[in-house]
Amino acid sequence: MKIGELSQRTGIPARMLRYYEEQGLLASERSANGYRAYDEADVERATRARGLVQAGLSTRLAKVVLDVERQCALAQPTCSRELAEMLATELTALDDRLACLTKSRDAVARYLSLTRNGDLVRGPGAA
Amino acid sequence: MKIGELSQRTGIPARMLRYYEEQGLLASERSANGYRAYDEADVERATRARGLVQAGLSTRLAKVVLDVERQCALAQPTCSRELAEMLATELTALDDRLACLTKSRDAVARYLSLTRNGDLVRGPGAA
DNA sequence: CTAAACTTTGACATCAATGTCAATGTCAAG
DNA sequence: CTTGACATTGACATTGATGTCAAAGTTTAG
Repeated sequence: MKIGELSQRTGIPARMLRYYEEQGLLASERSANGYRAYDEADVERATRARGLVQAGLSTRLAKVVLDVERQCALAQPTCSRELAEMLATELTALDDRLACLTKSRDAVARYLSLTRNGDLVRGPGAA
Repeated sequence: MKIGELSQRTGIPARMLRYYEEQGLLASERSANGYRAYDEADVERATRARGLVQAGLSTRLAKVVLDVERQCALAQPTCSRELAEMLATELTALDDRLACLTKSRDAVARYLSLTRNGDLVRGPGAA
């Protein structure tokens, strides 16, 4: 599919898809005419890239994380101790973020319940 | 305590503490000399404000969330249906973020294990 | 008292993410 | 072939979070 369709299906502005590509978060083939060509899997890839950036990761870090995710699929991934230490640091940062967001998420859900608007809450997550 | 101490104890630049105050995320008393005066509880408040902002919430939204958290402590909080609907929307956005971050967190942890750097992983969260 | 360290406010700079526009090329429909 | 919708690149503007600096008052150590 072309960039316009991917944009519609993901809700991500085409401008951002190109930007993410420029930052190495998202790859794309090129058709003979120079148009970017995406496949089904790119819908999720783009969505994840966007999700990480919206979760406060810099595009630089998001790229590292996405690369790691891909590597996880490989049989025996390897990495330098240095990279491992960097990842370990980021891992605790991710845990901090998760703890913080979870707390707020629960507070918002509780608030909606307390204010008799619990019917608006239906997603996942603890009550 | 004064802003310098709060800054050191939270690791948040004084500049940001003032900024968060300006944006309504953090309140402060004023001593006779005009200096901001914080108490113990502000250490956590400031930390949470920063955490939310680093988790990708705008200061505008972070303020709303923090306000909601405080209201949760009240006996019978009330709110307009309109606000409730906005919060419900943000709630799903928070859940999306959580899902996205959790996925990456787990991928990074798994990667560290696979690369025989599992010893660097020690925080919370699923393996 | 004095100098160093801290605080206040306010202005200005920076950086990353994002929006917007322009000039140009491609493609599909009529 | 022509028109309209879509793509490409590149430039420029905006916005929010931060850094940095300056001028001026305050506090504290010596």
